[in-house]
Amino acid sequence: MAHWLVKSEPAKYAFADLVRDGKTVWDGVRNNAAALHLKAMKLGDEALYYHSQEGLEVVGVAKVVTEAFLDASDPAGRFVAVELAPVRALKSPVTLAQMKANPALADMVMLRQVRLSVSPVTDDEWAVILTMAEETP
DNA sequence: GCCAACGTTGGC
DNA sequence: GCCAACGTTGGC
Repeated sequence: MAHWLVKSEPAKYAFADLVRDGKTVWDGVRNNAAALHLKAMKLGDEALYYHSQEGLEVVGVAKVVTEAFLDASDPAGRFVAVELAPVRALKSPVTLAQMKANPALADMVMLRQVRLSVSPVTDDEWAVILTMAEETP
């Protein structure tokens, strides 16, 4: 099972909104690299849910409930969307600053490619971040 | 609000 | 097919 990280601006669609809705269509991705990752997502894959612009932290875990399909909001029909559902909120959110400060995460794709809205997370990175989320500050 | 990173567009 | 200009994202 693969792991991912998805970014969302909480002012537009926060993790709490996903919890409220039960699931959501993850569309609007207009970047080829991000779209490739969406296409690679499999049913049951889990993703870290990161708040960009505000918060700047991983706040929860979501899972893929529908694999890639054509994004209806893309008139050109070039890009795809998936459906995500909430799994759980993190006990203690993991901030961008914490991730940057952790040498084990130095190669994280989301740290190296700031603008990529959907990125892969290795098993090791996944374990490190979830461990950080269990620590009480 | 600014600016760096980087993807996309369009002229040649 | 190259590359400069432009637009967008996102951290600070």
